[in-house]
Amino acid sequence: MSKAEQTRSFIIEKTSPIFNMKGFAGTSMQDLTDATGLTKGSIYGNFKNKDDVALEVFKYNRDKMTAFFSSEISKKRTNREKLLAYPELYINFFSKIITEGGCPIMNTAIEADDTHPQLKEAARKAFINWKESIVAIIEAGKENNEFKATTNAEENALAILSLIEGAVMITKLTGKIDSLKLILNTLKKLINDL
Amino acid sequence: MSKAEQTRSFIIEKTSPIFNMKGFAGTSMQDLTDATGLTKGSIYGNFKNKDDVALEVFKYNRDKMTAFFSSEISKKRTNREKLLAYPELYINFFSKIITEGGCPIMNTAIEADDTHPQLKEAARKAFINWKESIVAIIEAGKENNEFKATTNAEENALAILSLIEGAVMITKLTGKIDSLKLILNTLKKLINDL
Amino acid sequence: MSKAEQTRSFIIEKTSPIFNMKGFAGTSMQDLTDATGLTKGSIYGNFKNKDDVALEVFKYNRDKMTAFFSSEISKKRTNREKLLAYPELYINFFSKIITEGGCPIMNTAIEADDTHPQLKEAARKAFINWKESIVAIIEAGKENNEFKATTNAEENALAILSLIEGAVMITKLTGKIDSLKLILNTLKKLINDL
Amino acid sequence: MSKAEQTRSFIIEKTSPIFNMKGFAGTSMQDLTDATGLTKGSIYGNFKNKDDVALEVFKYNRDKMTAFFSSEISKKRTNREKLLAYPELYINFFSKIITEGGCPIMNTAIEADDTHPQLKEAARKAFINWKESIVAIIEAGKENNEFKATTNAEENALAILSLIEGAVMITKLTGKIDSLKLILNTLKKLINDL
DNA sequence: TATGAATGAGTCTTCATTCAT
DNA sequence: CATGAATGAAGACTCATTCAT
Repeated sequence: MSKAEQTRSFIIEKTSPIFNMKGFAGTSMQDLTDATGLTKGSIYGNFKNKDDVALEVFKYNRDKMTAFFSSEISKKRTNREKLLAYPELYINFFSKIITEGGCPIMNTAIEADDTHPQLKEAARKAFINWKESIVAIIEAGKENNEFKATTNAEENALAILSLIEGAVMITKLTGKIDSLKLILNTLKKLINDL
Repeated sequence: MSKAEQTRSFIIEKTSPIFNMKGFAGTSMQDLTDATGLTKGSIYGNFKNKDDVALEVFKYNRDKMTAFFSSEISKKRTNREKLLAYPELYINFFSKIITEGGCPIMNTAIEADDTHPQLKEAARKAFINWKESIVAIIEAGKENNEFKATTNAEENALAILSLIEGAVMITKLTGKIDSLKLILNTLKKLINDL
Repeated sequence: MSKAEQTRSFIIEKTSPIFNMKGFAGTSMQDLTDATGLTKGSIYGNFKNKDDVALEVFKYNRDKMTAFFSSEISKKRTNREKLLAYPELYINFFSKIITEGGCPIMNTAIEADDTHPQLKEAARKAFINWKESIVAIIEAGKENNEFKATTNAEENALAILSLIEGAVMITKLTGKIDSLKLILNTLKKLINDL
Repeated sequence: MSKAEQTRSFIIEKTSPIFNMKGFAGTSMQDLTDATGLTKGSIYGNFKNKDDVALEVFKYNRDKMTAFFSSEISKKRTNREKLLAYPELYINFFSKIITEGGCPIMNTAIEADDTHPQLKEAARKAFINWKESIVAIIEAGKENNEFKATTNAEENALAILSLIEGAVMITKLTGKIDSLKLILNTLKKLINDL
């Protein structure tokens, strides 16, 4: 990894939680220099502009999430166990939700409207991919008779993601781990009913 | 209604969708003057500051939502029908979700973190009240044997809200009415299973 | 006194200490409405503008001072006693200097530069008149052999005023009554030496 | 001297007479950019805010005054000559008083009341130090029998400063060099009488 | 005459961005 | 590559003033 690549990575890692907490509009270049200890010039030497940093931060978060879930899910044998990995894992995210500001994909989705189409598009694609990965697991489960033949893969994938994202938002809002536990409990039942 | 009250209402109504679309940080006073045709001085004559406008806009949205759902739900006889009003009604919100920017409560919740504690607290309270109103319906349904005695009111209320909020977010992100329909379908099933 | 004259007087009396404490530039119309309980419209109904209020406040202070000193001085028989009235009286002004912000003539003089020539001119004239009144007392004292024939009236009048104004400023700055006492003591000696 | 230090000094020097003439409240950031030819951003890059500029300008004036008088006074042999340096030197300040707006210490003292406590405190300290330096000269003069043993150092130091500051104010107000000359003449006599 | 509401120029300050060094 | 310094547009907010009622 070249010096430049190292610096880019460094900036992305250090500023990721800030963008997630304050949002794009709420995060200033000053916030970024404060978080990294670097100068503005240095950040502009490594990124085209603030949008560019935000986009790379988004990709970084997306890739980290993807890698983490892929890895955890690949450890599971059955497709039901694969899906059940989500409620199992999310229960441990409580403190991260509170301190790092919720789900980066949804936060980006909600803020990045007409003003930042590139970011919104990235969030949209990331979400679609996530959903497709769940659809694929459900389809595989139907294929090998783990799940009912009547199960609608698309509908259930969306319901799973809805419960996950809803749980994260509600947890962030109420600050209570009980909310998270109860919603993930419903999610578990839904998966066990497939 | 005094002139001042009229102007306040006018400002709130006109700027409500802007705050909802762009967020608090992303909305400038200039946006507010553009939307209302009024001058900055006039807005500051009617509100203490930008926070104050945002807070009143939030209350306005919250009250409008509450009034609408209360009214619709009161038309239904059984508790199950009351809950089913949500999936029924939300299906008609598709275009509003797209043009007005999602759920005002959740949008506020997600953005208004440490920077705007008053707004966050208002969002938190609004959410809790909403949840409690659903808990009450479920409890009433258990009372008169509409719902199973084993139904956990808190858990199911949170699941219902999670699916609603998840549906709104996902719809906003994907822009597809099908996502909305499918998630609301899951919601319907969940309510029918109570 | 007509209603209008009453309101004008009311405004002048209530806002006088504010102008003296905060200065012309530092005093806002809002300060004036706060101090009077009146509306901006009302103040503008009685005065042409902020400059006009300031000018009338200045005249009010000047006339109050002039009337007070004239009255006190007229009670004294000899010219030396008349001059000694100043150190005698100023010693009682300590708390007023602190709470009402020093000498209105000098405060006006110092702030009202090129920006407010009318105010400055009023302050200049008030000062000249004050000085002339002291010159007149000294000349009268020379005439009737109370004071030395060699006494320079102009020089001593200026010295007397310099010590008075210096004392006020220094007292305002240090907040200590001892400064006031010591300087007025020097003033007493100077008068006794005439 | 770094670029930043150069710019800071440049800003301070260029804006010093403006603050002295117009006062803190009467001086706008626009005045500062006009006087320096720099942009607002540049001034804010070098100073925290307007208060900060004003404070540094005050310190600059105070230090310049202190350095000048220290240097001039150190050239004199006797303590009486040291004190007499003041009336000697002030006579040359006439045009500066007119064009640069009087004594920076007193101007600051008079305006910076409750609104700017930091500035007021700086002015108070500067004044006290000045007074103490004069007290020290008088005490030294008493020690070596230049001055009468009965001379009250504190009282005379205050009288000297009162005459100086009074002279400056009156000169600024009347615009006449004769006022200055006459008051400084009284000051000379007072010093010769010590 | 007094009021409430509006105006718009002006306030201080921060923003993202650029560029010579 | 990185830095420090500068830019100028835009930010939120306050000002003195006006005017219909």
